[in-house]
This record gives sequence, structure tokens and C-alpha cells, in this order.
Amino acid sequence: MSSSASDGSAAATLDDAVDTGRRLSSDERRRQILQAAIAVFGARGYEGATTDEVARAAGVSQPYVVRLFGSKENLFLAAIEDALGRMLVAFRAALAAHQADEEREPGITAEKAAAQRIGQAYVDLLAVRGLHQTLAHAYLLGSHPVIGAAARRGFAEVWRFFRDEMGLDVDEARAFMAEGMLISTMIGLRIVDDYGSDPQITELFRSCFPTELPHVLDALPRGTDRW
Amino acid sequence: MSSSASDGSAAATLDDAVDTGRRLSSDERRRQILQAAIAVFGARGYEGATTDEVARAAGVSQPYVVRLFGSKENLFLAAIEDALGRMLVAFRAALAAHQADEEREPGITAEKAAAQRIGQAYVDLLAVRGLHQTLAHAYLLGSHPVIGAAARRGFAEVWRFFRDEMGLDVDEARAFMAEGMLISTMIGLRIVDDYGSDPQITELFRSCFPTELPHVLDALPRGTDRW
DNA sequence: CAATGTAGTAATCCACTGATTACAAAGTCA
DNA sequence: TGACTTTGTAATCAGTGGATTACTACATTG
Repeated sequence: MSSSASDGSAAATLDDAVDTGRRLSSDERRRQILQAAIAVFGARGYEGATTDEVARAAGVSQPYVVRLFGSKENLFLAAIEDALGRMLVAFRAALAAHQADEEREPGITAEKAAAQRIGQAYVDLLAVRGLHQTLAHAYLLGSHPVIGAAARRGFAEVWRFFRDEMGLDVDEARAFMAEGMLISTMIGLRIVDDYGSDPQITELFRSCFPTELPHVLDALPRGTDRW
Repeated sequence: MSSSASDGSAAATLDDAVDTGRRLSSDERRRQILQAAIAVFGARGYEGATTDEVARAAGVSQPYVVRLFGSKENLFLAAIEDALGRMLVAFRAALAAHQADEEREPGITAEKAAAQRIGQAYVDLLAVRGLHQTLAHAYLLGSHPVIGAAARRGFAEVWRFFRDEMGLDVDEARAFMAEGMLISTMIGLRIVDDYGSDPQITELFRSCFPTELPHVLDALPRGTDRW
């Protein structure tokens, strides 16, 4: 019933505030708008999205969105920063959980197990609607003087995580990111819409999400849903 | 010196016509506009690109672009159709060349050799400016009622090529497409701009283009170039 | 309670962009 | 050569969207 899905921490009070019509602090509002922005930018892209759509999704007026972030460009920069931050936090948590797990099988499989945990975390991020697509859009704006530079920095940061923190070698890291890009693409394509109807698509989809399939099908809105 | 790179066949006469100011048939003009559209859509995305930019890149007036394609949406659909068609043509040619090559090493390496040829063809397509990025943009528009459906069809067609025509099994095909998506992403990010300056980026870049590196660096415009 | 700061909106502006219309010039062919 | 077709443009329109301005209402603090 609530207008927006909570995501832990102080979100409950935030939702309360939204529901009761209480005014929020600008920081609370900013966070709320960022969540809406990630959903809208993810579905429509940077140029395709309008600040008015974001405002409506966040339940505020369009001028307020612009005032809180200065400009649409700044809003997008904040959105990709937020999305990337969430992703790295999730990755680091998955990695830490793996390392803390002592009863894991030793040796060769340890690396596989870590990879599986991170992969799971990546798929779990589908709960943040539009996150993967927003990042994918950002990655396509390399020609943009401001956004392009930010996107490159973010992408390099992910690479650094796999290489330095996770300890993958170059080929492993590349294969890992490649799988991630494919998954992002299939999310952006909304291939899930054709799941079950086209056998080829079904096969491709199953191949990408071997274990998480039910979870993915559940997390992704399907059918005529606008997003 | 010529305003546009020729791509075989009747392109020479096309360039002549453009240079001498001769009027073109509507079909010639359409092909020329499509090439410009792929470059512009690739750099700016569907919403970010304007029909006026496409027109200027093609050397015609904006209304004429709209008239020849009916609408911007139709132009984009034609552009991704064209891009995908070129890609599949290149892939089939590479596959045929591989199959015709009788003095290839038999057995296990045959499949690797085919994969390498197709990969090379994929990288060679960088010569068609904006092709990879235009397709990548299309793949992110899954929510769009018309473009989304077309993009899904195109994506499924590529999958079908790998599975049926090239004969890859599911895991191989997935890994292949994943690498392709990663390459597209790095092209769209213009990561090449940071090549050499950031060691992390250089490493990532080298990993993606192990053999074709000089070729790639040559094919991609760098620095402050608008595209 | 007065005063000041903060959250938030309505109205509006202006630049941009896709599309349309009306027209001109070049080519084609009987 | 003259009618007709096709290529192509200039001018302009109407809708849209980001930003600005001016304003209101709520909250906080001395």
C-alpha cells in the first residue's frame, strides 16, 4: 500500500512521513527522489526521462526536484553515484559474508563460491528498480563531457573491486563483468516479457539465471507494466 | 576528403554524387541517412539524438529526413534493422570464410577458430561508426512499446545465429554474447579515451582486445572528438 | 509570540524539436 | 518542349520540458 518500497534503515519512518503527509527534511526528500530517479532513468534513459516524471514518481512537484539537485544533469550524476554505491556495498557485503563463512569448501571451489555470492548479490539488486538499467544507460553516454567521465570512473571502480578486493585475475574479472553486462542487457531489454512464449528466449533466459530463475521472475514486473 | 566513408558496392558512385552535388535517388539518400543516423543515435541515444543532427550529418535538411522515414521512431527502427543486418551479414561471411578454409586445424580448435573469426568480425564493425552503440541503446529500450519489441526480436535473432547457424551450445553462446555486451559497453563508455592514462583501464582494455588492440585504437576516434 | 529559516508549490518562461506545409528546382519522358 | 514526377528546402507551427520566479505554509528558536 505504501507509495514506495522501503529498503531498511530509516525507511520505515520515511514511509510513515510520506503516508501521513508530514514534511520531510531535504535529505530525506533527496533520498526519496533519488530512488524515483533511478527507476525513471532506468526505464527511459537520461534524455528520455523528464524531471516531471521523476517528481511524480517521488510525489513532489517538478520545480522542487530541480531545486534540490540544481539540474537534471546533477540529478542523473547523483543517481548513478547512488546506484553504484549501493552495488558496491552489496558486493562488499557478499564478499565479507563469504570470507566469514568458515565451513566453506577449501581450495579451488572457494573462488567459485565467492563468485556465486557476488552474482547473487547482483541479481538481488533487481529489488532496487531501475538500478541496473540506469547504470547501463550511463555506460552508453561516454561521449557526454560530464556524464561520460563519471560513468568511466564508476566502471573503473567496479573493475578495481573485482581485481583488488575480490582478487580475481584479469581473465576472471573480465568474464565476470561480461556476464554482468549481458544480464543488464537482458533486464533492459525486458526479455522477461517474452519468457515462456518464445522457446529461444526462454532458453537464453534460463542460461543466464540458472539458479535464481524463480527469484528473477518474481522480482521483475512483467506484462504491460509501464516499468 | 569525401564526406562519408564508402562501404563497398555502389558507394563510390554515391560519394561521387554527393561530391558533385548531383541529386540522389530516394533509396540512395535513405541509405546515406541511415549511416548518419547510426552514428548519431549511437552517440546520443534515441531520445538524445535529434532529426536535425542526423540531417546535418547526412548533408540534407531536417524535414527531408522526417519525410523519407515518416517519423523519428521509424528512422530509429530502420537504423537498428540496418545495423543488425550488417552485423549478421558480417557474421555469416566470417563463418563461411571459416568453413571454406580447409587447411584449418581439425578437432577441438575448429570451434575456437570460428569464434575468433566472428569476434574479429564484431570488432571490424567498429568501422561502421555508432553501430555497436546504436544496438546497445536499442537493447535498453525494452520498455518502449514499439522499439522494445523490435529490439527483442533483433537480440533473439543474434542468439539464434550463435545457436543454430554457428552451432554453439547454450553456455558457449551465452559466454560469447556476454563478451560482446562487454565490448559494446566499453565502446559506448569511450573507455579508449582513458587508455594509457589510467593503468586499471589500460589493463581492462587490453584484456578485452588482446589481439585486435592496434586495430581498435586505430578504428576508434579519440580525444575531444565529438563522437 | 515574533522572527527567521526551511519545505514545497503554482505559474510561467523560453528554448528546443518533431512534424507540417508550401514551394522551388531538377530530372524524365511522351 | 512542355507536362509531370521526384528530389529537396525554407518557413513555421505546436507541444514539451527544464529552469526560474514569486509565492505560501510549516517549523524552529530565542
